[in-house]
Amino acid sequence: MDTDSHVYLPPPSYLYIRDQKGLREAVDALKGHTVLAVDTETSGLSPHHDALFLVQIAAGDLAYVFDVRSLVDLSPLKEVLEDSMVTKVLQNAKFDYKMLKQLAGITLNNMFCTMLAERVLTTGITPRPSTSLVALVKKYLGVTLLKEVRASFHDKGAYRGEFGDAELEYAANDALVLVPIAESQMQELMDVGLLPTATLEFSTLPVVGDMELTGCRIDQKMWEETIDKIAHDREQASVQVLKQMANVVPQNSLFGLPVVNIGSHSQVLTTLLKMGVRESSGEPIKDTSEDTLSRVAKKHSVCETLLQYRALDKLVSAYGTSFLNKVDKGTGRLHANFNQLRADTGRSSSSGPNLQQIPSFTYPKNFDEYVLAEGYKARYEFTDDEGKLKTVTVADLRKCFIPTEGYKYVGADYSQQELRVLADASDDPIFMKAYLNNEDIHTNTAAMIYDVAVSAVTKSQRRVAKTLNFALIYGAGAWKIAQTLGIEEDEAEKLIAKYFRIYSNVKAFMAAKAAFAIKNGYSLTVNGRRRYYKMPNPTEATYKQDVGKIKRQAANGYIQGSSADVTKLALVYTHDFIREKKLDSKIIMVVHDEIITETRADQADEMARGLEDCMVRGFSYFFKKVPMLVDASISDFWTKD
DNA sequence: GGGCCGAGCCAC
DNA sequence: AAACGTGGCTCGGCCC
Repeated sequence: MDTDSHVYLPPPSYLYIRDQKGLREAVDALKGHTVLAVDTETSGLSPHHDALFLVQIAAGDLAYVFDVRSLVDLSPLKEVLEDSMVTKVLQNAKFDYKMLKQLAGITLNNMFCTMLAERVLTTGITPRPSTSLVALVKKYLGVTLLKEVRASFHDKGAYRGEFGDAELEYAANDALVLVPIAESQMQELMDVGLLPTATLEFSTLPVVGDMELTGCRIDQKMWEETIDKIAHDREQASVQVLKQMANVVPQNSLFGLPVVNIGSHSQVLTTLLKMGVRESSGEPIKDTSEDTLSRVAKKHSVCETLLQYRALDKLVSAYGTSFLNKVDKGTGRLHANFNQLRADTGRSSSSGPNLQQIPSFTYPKNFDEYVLAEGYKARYEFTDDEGKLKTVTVADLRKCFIPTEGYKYVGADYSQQELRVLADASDDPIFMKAYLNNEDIHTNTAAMIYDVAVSAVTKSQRRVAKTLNFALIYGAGAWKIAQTLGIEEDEAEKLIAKYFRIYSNVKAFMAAKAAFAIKNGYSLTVNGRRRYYKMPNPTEATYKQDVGKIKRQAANGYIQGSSADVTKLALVYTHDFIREKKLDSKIIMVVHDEIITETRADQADEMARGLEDCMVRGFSYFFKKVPMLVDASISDFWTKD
């Protein structure tokens, strides 16, 4: 039995505009409206390779469907679409923003994105509610958009013929439904205090759109050479691993190497167990994770080699051919996606490829300990612990990200963004004093934990303090701290106790955030951003774990989420700065606490000062007590500092 | 052969 | 008894 009764949208009122005269009249009719819905229909998803077919603009109950293919000059549309007094309502506004900017030279402003608004309203709800137009129409208007007709429209590919009535009607409806949805969302946003969050997201939207349009340039030759070298070393590591396994597994007669897939965790585990790999306790190992293998690597050298292989394999598989294939053939640049509100904390994410996870280490990982890197890659000689002379390949993929000739990367990251957020928000006098006096926070922490003078803090004491500072904002317990530092659990317990005796306000702050979330079912950031939690059932066996997890998420959520608020505001300030100063500069990347621009060389200094100022202001807007440090760098490639 | 998922590992 | 937050990508292994 079909219990799903649908109410469908009535046929829309719309005007199909195919000539300049019609366009002129339509624009004049649209003037005076303070809210317009906007949608586009295109031949595909790429602003660099696909075509714009239709632009739909709805005012009240009437939609105008502009057939871009038969309009020579779209500039009259700017009179309404670029008018900052007019609110433009769009679903997934970033898409239309990019298409209109790239293919029609129209730069939308003052946007209300129904998709982002929905995400803001429902962050954390499980399962994650759909933010598709179909879902929103159903939720807010109680009616069903016919997917089939919409799909037929979008499946036209490089369609150049006439659009049928059904297609035009649905194109019109896609715009007509938006304002009523936005009005409902607006009411909800105001009711729950989420308007500042939505506003910040809407302001960030064109920044992210421009970033995606711009993309970034890769030195492909350098990249390939780097990967080739790593692949060569990977093969050597793989042969070495297989040789070490040769005694316990069947061998391939031709090469005398074992028949085991080194990439298969289950096969590797089985093999290692056959080889007698044990924990120091004598227990057989349970998995082949990095943690496990590094624990037993001293005793079982095959594990050491395997770890080397893994690191190399990760680099080759994730950053080899598949990565370079993502460079756009037309623009010659890498146009990654940035999802500005993917994480439930409010953080952005990146995909296709993920530019927020490009390795930041030189290969081999401990290279910095031996040589100060000079150039992007080379073979270097060094002396190992036993005094033997060895050669290593040095690779740094970030250095393959390069600006166009005549341009520089001007980039900056926040100095300890999350810890400063914590210091300010917790009002912890000790924590804040360290930052106010511009002291090294980790050294300071170490001095107090070990009861020694700041000048007497050893490297290892500072390392412990640094671990504590970071681990505790994630809510790590004694067990995890002990694991990380390689110490006994009771010792870790003492360190944590001492830490929270010193930073007592931090402890109280974290506890308060946790308690708030358990009481209210959501946590908040400094900008009022919400993250909802599924409240655990007290009768469930996992109740205690679930509550513990929410407490950690809520405390961390404030810190991570507020940091995301800070970075987004900084992005908006920076975007505005570039526009106001009319600089030849583009924001090309954001990696949580880092912003990188590609700037014409002669303007790099001005951009650097401006970027620092924008980022500091982004932080200080929310956090007034603790000072922020931002030190911009100007360079010919993506640097770590 | 495609979809899904967990393991493992990259980033902050 | 559990045990550190947020993501995305690739792989093997499993399913249909």
